[in-house]
This record gives sequence, C-alpha cells and structure tokens, in this order.
Amino acid sequence: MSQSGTYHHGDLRAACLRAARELLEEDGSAGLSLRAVARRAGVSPTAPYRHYADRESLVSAVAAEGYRELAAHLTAAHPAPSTPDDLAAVAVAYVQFAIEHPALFRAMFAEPCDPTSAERVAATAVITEYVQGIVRDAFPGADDADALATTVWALVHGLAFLHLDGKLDSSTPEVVADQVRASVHALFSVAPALSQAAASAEQ
Amino acid sequence: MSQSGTYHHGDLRAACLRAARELLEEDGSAGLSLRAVARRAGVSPTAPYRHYADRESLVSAVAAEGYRELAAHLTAAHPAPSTPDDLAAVAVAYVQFAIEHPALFRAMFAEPCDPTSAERVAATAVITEYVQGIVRDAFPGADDADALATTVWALVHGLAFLHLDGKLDSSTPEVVADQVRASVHALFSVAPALSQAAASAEQ
DNA sequence: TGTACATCAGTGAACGCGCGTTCACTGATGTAC
DNA sequence: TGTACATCAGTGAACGCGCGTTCACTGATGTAC
Repeated sequence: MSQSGTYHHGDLRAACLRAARELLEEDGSAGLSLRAVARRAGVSPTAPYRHYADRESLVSAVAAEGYRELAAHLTAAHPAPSTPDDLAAVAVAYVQFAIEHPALFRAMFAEPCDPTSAERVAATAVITEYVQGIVRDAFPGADDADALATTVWALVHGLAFLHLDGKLDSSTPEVVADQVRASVHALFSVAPALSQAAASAEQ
Repeated sequence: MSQSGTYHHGDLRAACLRAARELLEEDGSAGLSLRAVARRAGVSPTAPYRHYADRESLVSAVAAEGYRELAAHLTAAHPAPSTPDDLAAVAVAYVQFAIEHPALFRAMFAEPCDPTSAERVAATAVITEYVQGIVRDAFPGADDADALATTVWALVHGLAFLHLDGKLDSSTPEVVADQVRASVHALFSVAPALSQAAASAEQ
C-alpha cells in the first residue's frame, strides 16, 4: 500500500476529479478553480498540474464524467425504451439529473467546449447517439428520426435549463415530472407529422 | 448642453448599459465586470457606483434590457401570431436572437437571478405572458394552454442553448430555422393531445 | 539482499493579473437670496 | 445680475482577494546491477 504516506498521493488524478465534483455539488455556482480543487484534495496548489495541463482540461474531464453519469442515469430510468411512456420516463430522468446536479450540468453545457478534448467529445457523442437510438427504436417508421431526436433533446434540455434558472415551477419532483411527461407526450403522439412539417418548411 | 464637458457625464447610467452591451457583443464569454464597463464608458472604476449599487444590479439591468429587446424581436417577427406557421416564425426569432446575442442571452438566463430586481422580474414576466398569450390565441380550445406554452418555450429555449453550446448544426441561419420550424410544427399539429397526455400522466 | 541512481510526484515561493468595493476627496452644477 | 452655498457626480489611491501559472526544488519510488 503506497498511499498511506502523505507525500505520494496514490491517485491524485482521480482525487482531483472527486474534489471537483464535491465542490460542484456543494456550491451551486459553477466557478470551478484549480486552486480550490487542490485545496479540497489536500494538496499544494500546483500539484494538479502533474495530471492536468491546465484548468480547462480539468473542467473537460469533469464534464466528460458528467456525460457518462448522465448516460448511465438515463439508461437506468429505462434500459430499452420503446413506447412514448418509456421515453417520457427517460426524459424525466434527464431533467431530474440537471436539477439534482445543477453545477455539474452547467459545467457540462455552459462552459466553452474545447474540441481538443477527445474524451469530452466522445462523451457528448454517446448522449446524442443514445437519444437517436431511442427515437429510432420507438418510432421505426419516422422519416427523419434524427430531427425528431433533436426535437426531443431540445425540449428536455430546455425544461432542464428553465428549471435551473428558476423560470419554472420546481417546487416538487412530481410537479416537474408531470410537466416533462405532458410535454413529451404532446410531442410524440404525432411523431410521423414531423418529417411532413419539415418538408413543408423547405418550400 | 451639459455633456460637452468631460467631468459630468450627462447620463452615465445609460452609458454603462451601452458599454456593457458592447462588451457582451464583442466577447462571447459572458463575464461582465464593473471595472471593464467603467473602462469602456471612459470613466473611473468607481464611477458606476453612483448609479448601480453593485455588480449584480448592473447585470440585472442589462438582463432586463435583454428581455425587453427579446420581446420586441419576437413581436417584430409576427405582431399577432394565430397559426402554427406564425408561431413557428416567432420560435425562429427566439433562437435567432440567442445566436445573434450569445453573451447577452447567457447573461439573461445563466447568471443567478436575484428576486430583488423588480425590473428584471417584470421583464421576465413579459416574456412568459407573451408566449402564453400567443398559445391562447392560436389554440383557444386547448385545455391547458399554460402547460402548452411552457412546452413551446422549453423546446425553443433548448434549441437556443444547444446551438449556443455548439451541440447542434448552426452552420447557416436557414439550417437553424428549418430545424426550429420542424420541431414546432411537430409539437403543434397535435396541440389538443397535450392536455389529454397530461391527464393520463397523473394516474 | 544491498546499493546507486533515474524517474516520478509532489512542495512552496513567487509572478502578475483583474476583480469588487471603500474611502476621502474635488470639480461642476444649480438654487436661494 | 451676482454671490454663497448645498448638492451632486465624478476621481484616484488603496484594501484584500483568489486566481492561473512558472519555476527550482525535494522527498519518495522503483529498477538495474
């Protein structure tokens, strides 16, 4: 066991990630600083530079972790959604995740995304493909499943952010869930109409 | 004419607002600082304190102005929308506004909103009521017009933020507009189904 | 098993920065007489 | 019309802060012989 000593940490990289997450969970405001993370990890202000090139790469790592957790949270809500009801359950999980981890969610989306971070790009792609996959499975007949997937994502994402920014009634989880379900159902009870509308918008 | 001199400014309050807006338009990143605003207004770092209690009240004033402009931009898109097509045009205007003024839009929504600022609260209410009014006019028969309005707002708001955060294809205004129109149409071609879905979600 | 040494993962002092905010001040304005 | 004075709207020095990042360093680890 090498991490019993105080000097060599053992796994400072992971500890930084954990510290960053703790700070985000505790303080709703998203400002994540390298120094604060180091402090929380019980290490000198410059130690994280052994593991992260700069502040941004730490934030990217945190965001990537957030995407992975979000994906896990969604699949946990329903492993293989195939009906509008299933899909609504996944949508509720999305908004719930944002409300439960507001600072993390903000870090994932509001911080400028650097295209350099392959880890982050990959994690984002997972979400996109996941949503597209669901929509394709649930509506095999849809002409433009990708556009439909974008619509769902935007709807749910918008609900999440409006809740985060205090623009909607978030008093109880049930109120939130009902709104999300109602919105998704409204959208999905007419899925085939989408591609039709998209086509008519072209002209 | 008193503003010819350099000492007394004339209307520093308005000048600060203008300076803040310029800074937001120039630099996509939202960090608005009192000192930078003062600098831009050509005034000492502490002069703005004559007109704003602190940084937050400046930001609130900027946000309120943003809400008012957004409202104007929406009504300009269509003065009295009554069909799904009209409504889609307004939705396009919303997303367009966000894309054209990303930093302002972020300041309006992402910054923590202080309930103290009556000006800001009022400006937000205007947007909400505006959207609700449109939905009520366009769908007089809808059982729960407010829930429907929230759904529209969330959809459009989500599209706006996903574009801002580089998660969707924003290559040309036309691509964006088509997506927005398609999404709104999909939602609205079945408006009456919403309240029904909401009711079934309750059980 | 023991020693020499390269490598690795931390430390801690220091840099320059921009920030929000306070304070005592001073120059300009406008009003009362 | 002219003067005295209150008020108003700025100035500028100063405070303490936390930040990202650099640098030369040192203690711990592990490998080669």
